Amino acid sequence: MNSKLKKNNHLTFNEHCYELLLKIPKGRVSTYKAIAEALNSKAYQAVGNAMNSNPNPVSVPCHRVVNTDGRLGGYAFGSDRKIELLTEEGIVILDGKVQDFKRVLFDFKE
DNA sequence: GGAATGACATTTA
DNA sequence: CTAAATGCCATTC
Repeated sequence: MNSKLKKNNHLTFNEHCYELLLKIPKGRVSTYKAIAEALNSKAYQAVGNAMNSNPNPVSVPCHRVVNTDGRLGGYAFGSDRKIELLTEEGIVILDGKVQDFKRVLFDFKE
């Protein structure tokens, strides 16, 4: 923690990620890369790390975030739980990978 | 202030 | 295509 060069951001990186996650409509998913890029950063891993803390597991649909390759990646509650949730939302998961990944992928630019 | 960690990404073999 | 190695960034210990 930089006590001197600390930014004036009241919201941490993870807070910004949540904002974007809330923008993701049901039945769609996003990638860590897209989120990081949307924040004008390349903290791909930092984004996932923010979810790892999982401060609000229900307020934020963290289960709608997957890897750029279309893989699920992981989930604090368990990968199986993530698959269940995504499947319930209408997303097809096969062998731990999202089918029609680019179709369900949500663009923050929209 | 510094080292360690992680739900990643990209490149190379 | 699969697997391993390297890099990257923010947060936490």
